[in-house]
Amino acid sequence: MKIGELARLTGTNVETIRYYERDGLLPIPARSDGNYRIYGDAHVQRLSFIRRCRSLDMTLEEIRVLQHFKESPQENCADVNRLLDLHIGHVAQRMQELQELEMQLKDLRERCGETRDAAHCGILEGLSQAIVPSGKTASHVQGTHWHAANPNSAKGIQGNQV
Amino acid sequence: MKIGELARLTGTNVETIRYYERDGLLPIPARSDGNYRIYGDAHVQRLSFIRRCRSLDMTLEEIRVLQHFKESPQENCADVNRLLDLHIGHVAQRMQELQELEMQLKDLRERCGETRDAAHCGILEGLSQAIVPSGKTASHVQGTHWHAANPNSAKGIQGNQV
DNA sequence: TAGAAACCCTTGAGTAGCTACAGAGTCAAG
DNA sequence: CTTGACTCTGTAGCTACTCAAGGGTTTCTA
Repeated sequence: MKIGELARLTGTNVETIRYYERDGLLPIPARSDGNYRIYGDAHVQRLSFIRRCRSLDMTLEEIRVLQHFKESPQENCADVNRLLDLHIGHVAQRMQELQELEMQLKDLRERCGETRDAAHCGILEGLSQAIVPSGKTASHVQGTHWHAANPNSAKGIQGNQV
Repeated sequence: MKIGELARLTGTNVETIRYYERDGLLPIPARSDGNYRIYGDAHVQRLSFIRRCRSLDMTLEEIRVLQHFKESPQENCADVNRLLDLHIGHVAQRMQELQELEMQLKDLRERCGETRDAAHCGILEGLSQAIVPSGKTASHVQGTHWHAANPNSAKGIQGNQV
C-alpha cells in the first residue's frame, strides 16, 4: 500500500509517517517505480504500536526502547515494567502539579467575582504580587497548553481522519 | 541595574529576559555607555508579573492580553475573568485526560506483574493491540513529558538561582 | 596600572513532535 | 490529453525557552 492508505489505516498524518521514518522509528520502506513508498502489514503493525504508545503520552525515546524489547524476545521484560512504572510516575506527578495549579487559579479567580474596571481588578492585583517560590521538584513534565503545531497529540488518536 | 541583577531579583534566566524583550513582552530598556541594558523598578514589576503568570502555566499570548488590560485601566475586567476561566478550563481538561491516561497505564501495567521474557510480556502485547479511538475533544493541552530545553518551566519559579 | 575574572553583548542553533507549505513529479479516470 | 488526486523532497514554523561561540566591558585584585 502507499502512504495515504497507511495513514488512513492507522489514523496518522502522512507527514507524521515520513517524520517517523526520518526519525528512525519506522523502517525505511521499499519504493515503487515512481518513487512512492510501499508499505506492508508489518508497517501497519509497527505504526499502530507507535500511535498507541503516543496516545499514552510516551515519548518517542520511550517508544524506541519498547520497540527494542519487542525485537529481542529473549530479554527479560523487567525493564519494560520499569519504564512503564516511571511513566506512570510522571503522569501522577503532573496531575498533582495541575491540581495545585487549579487551586491557585481558582483562588485568583475569586478575587474578581464581579465585573469592575481593570484598575481595581483583583485578579490583576493578585498577579502583580511577588513571586512565591513553590517547592516543586524538577520533572520533565509539560505545561497546560498545546495550541502548537499538533492539535492531535496528547489527546489520543481519534479515528481515521479523512 | 544590569540584566544580571534583574535576573537574580526575579529568579529568571538572563537569556529568558532577553527573549522576552525580543518577543515584545518586556519594553526595550535604556543602554549604558558600554551597551549594557539598564533596568529600573518598573522592569522588575513587569517581569515579576510575567513570571507569576508563567508559574500559573499561562502562555505568553495570555500574558500579553493581561498586560494590555493592566495598561488600560478604564476597560472592563470582564475579559480578564473570561481569560482566567478559560485557562482554568484548560487545566481541568488536562487533568481529566491525565486521569484517563493513568487508568490506561495502570491497566497495562497489571498485565505483567511478574517478570518473564519479553516474548510473553503482557505489556508489549497490550501495546500492540489495535488503536481504540477515544472521544477526547480538541484542546491545546500538552503532554506529560518535559525533558526539553527548559527544566524550569511548568514547575513554578523556585527562588533565585545563583 | 596590568591582568584576570566576572559580567555583558549579538547571533545562531537546538529542544519535542510534529504540521504546513512550495514546487515538482506520478498515476488513474474520463 | 487533461484533470485531479496523490506523492515526492526540502525547508520553515510552532512553544518557551536554553546554550554556545566569539567577542566587548567592567570590576576587582596584585
